[in-house]
Amino acid sequence: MLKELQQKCSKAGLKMTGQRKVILQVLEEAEDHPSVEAVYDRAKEIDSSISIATVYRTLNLLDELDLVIRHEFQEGYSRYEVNWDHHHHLVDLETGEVVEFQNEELEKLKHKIAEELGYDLVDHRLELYGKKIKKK
Amino acid sequence: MLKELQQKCSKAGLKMTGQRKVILQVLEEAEDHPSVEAVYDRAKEIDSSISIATVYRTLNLLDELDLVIRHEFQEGYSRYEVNWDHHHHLVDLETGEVVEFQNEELEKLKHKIAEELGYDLVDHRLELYGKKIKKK
DNA sequence: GTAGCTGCAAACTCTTTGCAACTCT
DNA sequence: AGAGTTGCAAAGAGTTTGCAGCTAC
Repeated sequence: MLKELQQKCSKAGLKMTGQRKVILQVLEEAEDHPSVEAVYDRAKEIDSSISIATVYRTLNLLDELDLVIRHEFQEGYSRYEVNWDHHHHLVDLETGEVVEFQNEELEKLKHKIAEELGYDLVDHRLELYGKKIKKK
Repeated sequence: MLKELQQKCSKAGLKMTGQRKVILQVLEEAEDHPSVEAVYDRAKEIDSSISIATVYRTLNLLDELDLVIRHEFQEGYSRYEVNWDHHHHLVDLETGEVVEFQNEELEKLKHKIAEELGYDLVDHRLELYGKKIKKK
């Protein structure tokens, strides 16, 4: 599915500069939820002339286009991931590892709750923070 | 229930200085989820000599003691509320108003999901973002 | 050709911290 | 008395922005 992000960006009217291609590639290949700094470091390995300002600007654009999701896992900075499919996160408090999950029951419940409060659900955020259960 | 926070702080070994009393009072009386700046402004109305550094330090202490909950509603800064009872938030995207709610079904579901992933749930975060349903 | 994009460095916002003075207990 | 707390100002982290030059379309 490489290049899919590029197509969406072009369609949105963004110019496909060399820097943007690199940043999009980094995001598409990421299997984690990289910080701006991490995206910057990985992008620099491909094109060392990229500046962090461009990374910030690009990520903000992608966020506005909803091509990317910005997370703030209570760390004081943002982390990003491509907005492929809808899921939630469980953060391992001991390792920082982020586990993704989906749950249909939860989706229904969210809408039901919002509706009961008199609202149309536009967006939401659910994060679980836990510790791995130790086997004996 | 005024003064309850003060008692908990004393019990935790914190000195009850004039500044802390003022900040605790502001938090107890708040019916919203004030930012640090907002707490500072309200505190200054009671004692204009309070510095924002003290507000930051006090809120961090209260957060460590779990007497207060720190929120980061994707705004780029923190907002606080006294940790009275457990609930979640629905943020009105049009007005910024924050509606609180509780839902037993949701509590159970959270634990079930974490367990299925092999985790003990330590903490979590759920926020809904919506728009008020217009009546005709 | 030109609107949009970039790198650089400076600026900005939110938050933390070193220090000397002060204050609860 | 003494450990903890404070205000101030400076520093720190993360992020944004003005500008002159560059580039995709």
